[in-house]
Amino acid sequence: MIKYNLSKEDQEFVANYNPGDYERPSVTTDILIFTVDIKEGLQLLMIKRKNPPFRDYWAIPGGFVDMNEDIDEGARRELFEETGVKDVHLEQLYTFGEVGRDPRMRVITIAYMALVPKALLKPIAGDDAADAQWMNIKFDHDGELYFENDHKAGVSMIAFDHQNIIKTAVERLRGKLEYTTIATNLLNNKEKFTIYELQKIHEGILGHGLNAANFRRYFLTTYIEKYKAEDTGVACTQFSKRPSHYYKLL
Amino acid sequence: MIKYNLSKEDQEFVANYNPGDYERPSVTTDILIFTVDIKEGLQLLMIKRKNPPFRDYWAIPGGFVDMNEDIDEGARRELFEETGVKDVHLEQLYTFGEVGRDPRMRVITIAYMALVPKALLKPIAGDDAADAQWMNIKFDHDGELYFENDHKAGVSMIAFDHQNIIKTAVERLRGKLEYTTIATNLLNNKEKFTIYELQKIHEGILGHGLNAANFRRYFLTTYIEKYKAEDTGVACTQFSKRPSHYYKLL
DNA sequence: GCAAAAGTGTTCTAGCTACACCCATGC
DNA sequence: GCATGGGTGTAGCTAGAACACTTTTGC
Repeated sequence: MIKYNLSKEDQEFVANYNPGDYERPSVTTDILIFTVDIKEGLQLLMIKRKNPPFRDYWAIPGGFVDMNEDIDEGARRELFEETGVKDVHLEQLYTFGEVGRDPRMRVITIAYMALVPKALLKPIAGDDAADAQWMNIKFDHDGELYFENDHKAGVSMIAFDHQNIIKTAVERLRGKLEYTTIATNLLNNKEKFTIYELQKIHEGILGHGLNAANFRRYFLTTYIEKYKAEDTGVACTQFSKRPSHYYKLL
Repeated sequence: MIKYNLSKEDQEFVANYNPGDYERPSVTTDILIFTVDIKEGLQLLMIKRKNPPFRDYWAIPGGFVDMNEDIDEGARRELFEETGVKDVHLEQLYTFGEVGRDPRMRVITIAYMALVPKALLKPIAGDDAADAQWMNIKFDHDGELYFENDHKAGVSMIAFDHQNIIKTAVERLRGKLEYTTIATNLLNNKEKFTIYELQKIHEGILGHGLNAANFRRYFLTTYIEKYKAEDTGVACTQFSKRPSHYYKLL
């Protein structure tokens, strides 16, 4: 919410302002809720549509912008409604506003991207009746992405232009891996994590494996020196037989 | 414009769809029209508001989204109306949708960024009565940006939240300099330009000078090897006494 | 012993930075 | 001669990729 110190003239003008009744587009915020499962890789929360259009297709959750809330707030509310989590990384992705992208009416969609640590999420009931599912995002040999859900192998049908939105999001995510510490937002515990876990998050987002020796050095320079991560000295045997160290972010 | 191959069910559903009459926000596209003047550096086209609110403040040009045009199209139309140019670089920047950012009513603004070569632009009449002006974007010693127009020194007053939008745009522009060839969109002639010109464009965007020897090598590797620029062999004496070479992009 | 992650060392390359220096030209 | 941009050479630093190797543990 923005408040200006308006001049007298402006205050008066605004008080008497008549917005007119021209036609306006509908505006929605859609949230791409990503997580990385250490085994499964990158996952996206999608919803199976129960009504036309695109009945039984998978779609990104979203909802209309409320007139009295900031779009960022709306996105956060949407995220909370879907997952019950609040304090996670959320950023605006891109705005999609082509005519005809919703066959019902003119809709402009402001897409947001949320990064939710796997452990914060309550599992979704595994039956086909559930409308919300974690979709595995996979990449073929050309780097093209496709979708799998746990129950049916093969490509799932994506509603509207959401395939395109997802591609945009994955590209952004991969891009930001290189020059930010965005991946840390997917750590289950920022106060207690191993290099191995962070590597798996990177690998999940990139869609391919990384050299452990080099990733280790990358972590030590980039995170420790630049972003002040710290070795806690505490041993971890969760992922290997030989104990490793837990690190924490400051 | 997107067209789907809808199922029979969907076609029928859409034909009978009633959108309801809930309240919708106004949506505008604003265009940040950047150019780089080889002498002045980075410039932005701004408009002096003639009416309240923020009368006499400077604002980014923009307009309402037409119900029958894509938002990208709308932005391009807006750009054409302001400058008369069409085939220039235009990309979506970010969407601003805080409550209260326009004191009159709820407005969601999709900001676009256009890069227009200086030579394509017809000069704006230099008198104070003109409502459109090229604002010089300058940077103080802390890297903070401020605005100058040709006539009045010092900081100009910026309407709405447009100061914030401009900052976002300049950051994006600088970021993209590093990993794209976005700067070439500001060349007056992509078929005939010198390294010096391109350097001046980079410097204008960055707000500081660059080492000519290093920029030269950067150009030769990045542009020639990766993006297939080519030495035309033609001599240029526009910028220096000693002739340099014109290059062209392929 | 085997497997698998943890961790160290080395080498090669590519890119950027700083800086020194010469060249060609107009004035 | 001098100023200015054009252009070359070089040395140092850093990050990344590839790869070989040892270590520590559970099984």
